[in-house]
Amino acid sequence: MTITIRDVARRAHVSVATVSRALSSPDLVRPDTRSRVLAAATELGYQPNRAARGLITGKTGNIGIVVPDLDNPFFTGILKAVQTRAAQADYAVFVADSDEDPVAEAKLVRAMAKQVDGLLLCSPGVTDPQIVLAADTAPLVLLNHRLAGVPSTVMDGADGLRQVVAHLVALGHSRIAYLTGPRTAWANSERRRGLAAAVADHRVDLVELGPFAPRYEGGLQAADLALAADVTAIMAYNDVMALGVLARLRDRGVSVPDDVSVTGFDDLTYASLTAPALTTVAMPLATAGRTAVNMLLDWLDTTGEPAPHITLPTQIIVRGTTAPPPGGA
Amino acid sequence: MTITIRDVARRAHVSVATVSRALSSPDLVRPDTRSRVLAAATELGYQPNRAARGLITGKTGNIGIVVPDLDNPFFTGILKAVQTRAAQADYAVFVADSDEDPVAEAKLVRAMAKQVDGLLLCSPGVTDPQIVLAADTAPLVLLNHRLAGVPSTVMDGADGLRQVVAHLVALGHSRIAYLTGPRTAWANSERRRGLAAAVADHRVDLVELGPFAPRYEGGLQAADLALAADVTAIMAYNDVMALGVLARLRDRGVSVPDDVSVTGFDDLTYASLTAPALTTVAMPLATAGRTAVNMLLDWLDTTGEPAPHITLPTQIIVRGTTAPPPGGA
DNA sequence: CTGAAAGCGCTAACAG
DNA sequence: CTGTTAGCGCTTTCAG
Repeated sequence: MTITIRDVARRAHVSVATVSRALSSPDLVRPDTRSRVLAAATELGYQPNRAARGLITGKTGNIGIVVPDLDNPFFTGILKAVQTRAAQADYAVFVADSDEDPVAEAKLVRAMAKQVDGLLLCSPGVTDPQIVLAADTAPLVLLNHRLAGVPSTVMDGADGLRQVVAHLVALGHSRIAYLTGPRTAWANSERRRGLAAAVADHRVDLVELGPFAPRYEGGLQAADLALAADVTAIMAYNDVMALGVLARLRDRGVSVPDDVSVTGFDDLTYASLTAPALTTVAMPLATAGRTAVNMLLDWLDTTGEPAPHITLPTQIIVRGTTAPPPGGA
Repeated sequence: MTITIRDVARRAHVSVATVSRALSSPDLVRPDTRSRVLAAATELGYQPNRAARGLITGKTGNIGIVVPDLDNPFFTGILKAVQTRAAQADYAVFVADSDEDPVAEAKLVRAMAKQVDGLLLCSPGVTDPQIVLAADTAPLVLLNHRLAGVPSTVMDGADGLRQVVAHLVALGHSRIAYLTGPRTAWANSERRRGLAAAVADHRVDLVELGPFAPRYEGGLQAADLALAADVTAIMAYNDVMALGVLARLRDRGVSVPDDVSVTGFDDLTYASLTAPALTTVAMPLATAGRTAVNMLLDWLDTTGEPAPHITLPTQIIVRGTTAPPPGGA
């Protein structure tokens, strides 16, 4: 039923070897032979079996990406760019959603490892030893996580948060809450690093709350705690959490930004749709996805080179949820 | 480097055939032989090569899903459930984003077809002839699109829109706009069908506008047209579009729901975060994704049976963007 | 430049 | 119950 290289060979009156060459290394066959083969192939609607090819070349033409939550637009923003770039390079992409579960993650990585040429790991929660283990299984590129020896593409969250603090201080805030994300998340440590630096520079009181789940519900929970901490500004770990904060504040009759300022992180499309619109930090998701794929593809035919690292800049986007504190600046 | 079935065989002092059997049909080997093999396999960290297995069994253990836009939470909601259910059944999933381009879609389907056991098509824009063509390439299940002869899982959009009209009529609206989505989308025709029925039942004036892009920008554009049409209620094709409508109305100083009511479709998480929260129709995304995978898996080892179709119920979610029209009910 | 032949890692008859 | 053997569809030496 399914048509193979032999069918093409027969139709073009050549050997299977010639068909193979005509398709993969066109310059190894005489032009007219090649065109005869190509013609036969299209007439028959021939599609090479990638699995069979992979068996011998050791290349599958697939890459995999594991993300912690496909419901979070942050990760799908990356995924979209990854898919697009991969398709251009004629790679297919496997997705796996670990549901924020490190154990599931490790399992998924192992399962995928055999059927891909390389893996993109976009999992805040994964630990360094796990990564080292995974890197043994398949070529790996880390997204938003940095580790010596493993190539990585990261977005500069530390600087993003530094910009946020500077913005808030400029508005006159002096007591600010930071809603911490998952403690094990590399991105979270990064942001706290930026935060510590910014706080030292500006002499503001920082109240660190959490950790909270980096989701809507986490924000709901965090809002009450932040309010009790008597701050005039709340910096959430990410936009989704900030939306939860906003919703909870609205329910409690607290006005944003008049009573309290709120900031997010990620600049998700939907975050700008709140009223007032959310002040946040734009993350170059598409660039990151594209860059990570490029890096992985390069990494595949590289040996002995040191692992590349790239840091993409982030940018605060000031909108309506930040204003001077109630008492005036 | 990579360890094969032979290594396991050697270590367990059996033939490769026995190893193969111990792994795939455990009851065909004596218990103690089996445990010896299993032990050897785990000691060596053996992972069968799925491609090689697939070459002979004709099964890849992969399924593919094509969606028009990974940035739209509607599709990723489905994708998440698909991924989860597939993983449970020990299938890996390929994603492809067609970017709403029918040509790209066809290409993606063809490219994936060879390396999957079956395909989920979740593409509003694909035409029936294209589907028939695709169904020839690989076992197919349609998501939110119905076509005789091809299994499908759909969500009852017609009934959803009927519920919306009934809700609006009950509030006292008599002149309502519907913002049409892509003309070729099956879901759109379905909704228009429900709409026509509801309109006939309730004797309301229906103004059909569009088609618009089913995105935020489409809503921005549609809002002005709807306002000019002098309606008291606007039903958007989906939530994302409704968010665009809301934003544009806010910018123009039109109050929702006092001046005009707005409804969405899909019940995306982020849609409930507008102020006021969006009245919309809940779609059983997770159920649909899960069901579609189950259907595909069943369909794979089925022959001659008629193609199953399932329709999942939808439910209007009344929130804050709908109210009686300005003049009173 | 082209063909014949030897596998890639695995499973499926077919014998024992 | 287990081993031997023959491929799945393809690429890649190695000879012509």
